[in-house]
Amino acid sequence: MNNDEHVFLQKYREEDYKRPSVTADIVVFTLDEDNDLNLLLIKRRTYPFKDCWAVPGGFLKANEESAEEAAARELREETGIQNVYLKQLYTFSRPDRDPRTHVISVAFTALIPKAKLTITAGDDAGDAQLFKIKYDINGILFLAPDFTISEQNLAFDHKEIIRMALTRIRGRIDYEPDAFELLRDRSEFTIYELKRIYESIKNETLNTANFRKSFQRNYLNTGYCIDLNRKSKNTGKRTAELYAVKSEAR
Amino acid sequence: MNNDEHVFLQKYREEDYKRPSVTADIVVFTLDEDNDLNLLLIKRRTYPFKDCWAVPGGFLKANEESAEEAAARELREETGIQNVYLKQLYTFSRPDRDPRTHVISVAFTALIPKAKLTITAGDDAGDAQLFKIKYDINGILFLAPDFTISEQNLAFDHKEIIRMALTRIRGRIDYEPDAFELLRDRSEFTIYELKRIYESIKNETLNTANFRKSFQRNYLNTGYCIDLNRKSKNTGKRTAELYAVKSEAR
DNA sequence: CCAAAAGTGTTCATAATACACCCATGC
DNA sequence: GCATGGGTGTATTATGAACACTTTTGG
Repeated sequence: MNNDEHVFLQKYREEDYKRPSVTADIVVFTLDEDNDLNLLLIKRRTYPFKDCWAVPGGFLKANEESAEEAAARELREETGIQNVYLKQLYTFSRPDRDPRTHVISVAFTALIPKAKLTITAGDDAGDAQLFKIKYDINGILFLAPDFTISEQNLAFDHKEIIRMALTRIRGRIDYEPDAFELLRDRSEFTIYELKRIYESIKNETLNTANFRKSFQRNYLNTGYCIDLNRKSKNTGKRTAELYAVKSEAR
Repeated sequence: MNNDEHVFLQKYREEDYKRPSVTADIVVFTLDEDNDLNLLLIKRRTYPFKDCWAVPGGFLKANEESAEEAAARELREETGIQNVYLKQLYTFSRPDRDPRTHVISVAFTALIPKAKLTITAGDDAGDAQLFKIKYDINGILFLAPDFTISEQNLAFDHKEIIRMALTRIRGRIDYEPDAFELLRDRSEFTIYELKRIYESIKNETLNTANFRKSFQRNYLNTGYCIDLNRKSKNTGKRTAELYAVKSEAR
């Protein structure tokens, strides 16, 4: 860095530029006991959209963290969830998407096995809860055991964020190994556990023989997964062959 | 909006939150006379990275415009390019990616036919110029008629932005109709013009018969393109059948 | 007439999809 | 013993890649 540049940086005043706020929001998916796809929502304790449900997220700390780091921190603070693999989804930046001021949201998607999801509501947010995703004439509904939320009633533009996340995950599932992230145990699973994940995300029933073949081609023959040459009892009626994801690299 | 919420919004002080700056940057690709893939770069007139080359872009005006609008405006102001289809690429947000302060970049990709590219350098930026993209042991080089830039010498993290844009466009070309955006005339083109676009992006020679068949399956039979039932002279040696993109919707 | 661009047909391996059927086990 | 979850084989069709070949046209 030469001297001119040094002088310039000294003079630079941050206030010269009107800045938007930036948040990181996270769309968290998991599978419940029924193998249905679930979404994690949080009830907002503060204005704006007080008492509305929203995806977890919060303001990025400028000069301290990236959007990825902010997303990981907010998820931890609001729900207690840690060590998850976040994928950037899209950045939503309409000036009127937040009534307070211009708030730009960098949205992320996380796929988390239910076992890893011990939700503990944090300070900022209120209740954190999982909802089944149901399609309806009027759009998407989010079902809790005791009540239902319409996507129309979500805070901000979170309806669009969730819709984009669902579209993205459906589009990727057939050619990216996303499904493995939802396995209860990546180091010991059966083909049918994996099949159920695909079925939940695609929302359709798959053919057993064909699923097995494509698993062999795409994940066994490529070395992404390995056959453990062990059988697991008690999953269903018959013992099932066990497999493991080999590369921990994602 | 109830009264409580109104009072809250009144009290909200923007200064309570330290904000990052936000820019929109645009990776513009085109094809030159040799049907080589070209990238548009701009020589910076100001610090930081004065006299370095960078992709066009600039600060988003908070409370006024979205990142998409900022990208379109900056592209127009810096290069004179208008009415292009911008696709969001990724958001880069490392706190140290700009020496001034935390500057988050929402990056976009634009594919523009050369005919539409009448570059007129604007106020903010210096020269705007097209570069051939060349792969080298040391990484990617950008070739102008009279000089060469290494990706190592680009401003900010634009090396990573460009690399991601190249990866993305290569990955999408086989299953998204991106190539049509680079056609000189979407309402009158030959299969071989289209083939050359694919070859430039994939950086390999394609088989004529196979390309023709996949064009028929994916774009003629689906109704995305129509056969104009006319022949065009003078493109090469023999007259060629003309086609048109039917839907203007993208 | 001949090189280069435009266009066609045939083959082969692989992939997706459908369907019929067998095995093991808990109740 | 039979329903259910686990597992296999085979046939059909679609796709991708390779290759050999013909037609047209400007110079």
